Amino acid sequence: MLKLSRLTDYAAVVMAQIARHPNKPHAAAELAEAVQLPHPTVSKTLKMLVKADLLVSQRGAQGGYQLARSASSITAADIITAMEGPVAVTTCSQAEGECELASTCGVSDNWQRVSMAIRTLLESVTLAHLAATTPIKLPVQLPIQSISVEAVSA
Amino acid sequence: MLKLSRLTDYAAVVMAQIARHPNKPHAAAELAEAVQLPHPTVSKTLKMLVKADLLVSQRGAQGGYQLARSASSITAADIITAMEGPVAVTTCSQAEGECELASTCGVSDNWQRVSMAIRTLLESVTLAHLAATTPIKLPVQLPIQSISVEAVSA
DNA sequence: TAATTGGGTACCATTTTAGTCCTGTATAAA
DNA sequence: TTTATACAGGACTAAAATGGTACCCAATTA
Repeated sequence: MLKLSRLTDYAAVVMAQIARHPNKPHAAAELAEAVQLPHPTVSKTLKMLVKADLLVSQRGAQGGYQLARSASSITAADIITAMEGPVAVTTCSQAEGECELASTCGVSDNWQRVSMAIRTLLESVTLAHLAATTPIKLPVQLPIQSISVEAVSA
Repeated sequence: MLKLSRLTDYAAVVMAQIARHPNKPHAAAELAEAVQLPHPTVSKTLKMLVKADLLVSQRGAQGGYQLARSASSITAADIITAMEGPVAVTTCSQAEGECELASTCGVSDNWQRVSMAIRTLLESVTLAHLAATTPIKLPVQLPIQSISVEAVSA
């Protein structure tokens, strides 16, 4: 599935909600109501987003959460990283040299490249895109430049 | 992390190993030895790949597993789908209309587009690419076409 | 017919994830 | 200054997914 965790999903929804009404702090309770999710869970999500510097918080009455910067400078990759850590398809594409099977593996280099391409893609999608009702237009993939595969199929 | 499951990772490694020595059946035990993973686990992985029609198997003495088709016509997306089901970033981007929060969500459409873009990317990476020692060259991402985000930041 | 090799299933241990709760602290308004 | 509001941090529990193993059956070939 290559799926995002549920909390990451919530984070995106909540961030989008805030992005649609900037310049005003949003209390956790208000956001929970708006997106129809349990308050404690939304609260936990918000705390993680603050820790990752995607939101800023204001305590006390009339306090709440606001975007730390503009919606167009926050990316999907930022949100995913905040909730789940660095975007990496395989464990070995996250931390180099920590896989003792590297010698017999033979695919790690290429998985790293795939990871990087996905990361680039996710960095090109901003919160502004996600929050917009207008569908985003993602780039059509260019075909992979052909490489020598003769050594493989021979 | 957006990580693949460990079994998917194994599947890629095993598939690559077979791809490097086609035209000859590979017994599970032999593959397990080659990639340095426990036999039962490799065996389980192989069975799943057969079920997904990526490998064909031959029982009996001198039997084993071979690619069901050429390495260049098997994609990373195929392998991931075989092990984890359809590539989808969110649950709602997999099956339409099964999320009761859709009305308050507001980002599902755009996640679906992101999912699709990742799927396209993974479909452009073949087993031949993964198995090759030559690094694959993934396309440079084109910048996203600008869309109206005024409605968001206003 | 015996040895080899995959097929299917069920099971268990572990890890990860999700969700909740509690106590503390900062802020603003009355 | 007091009080209500709202975030901060961490501990804890329940549930689910994952990974790994074992067992017995079926097919094939020498």
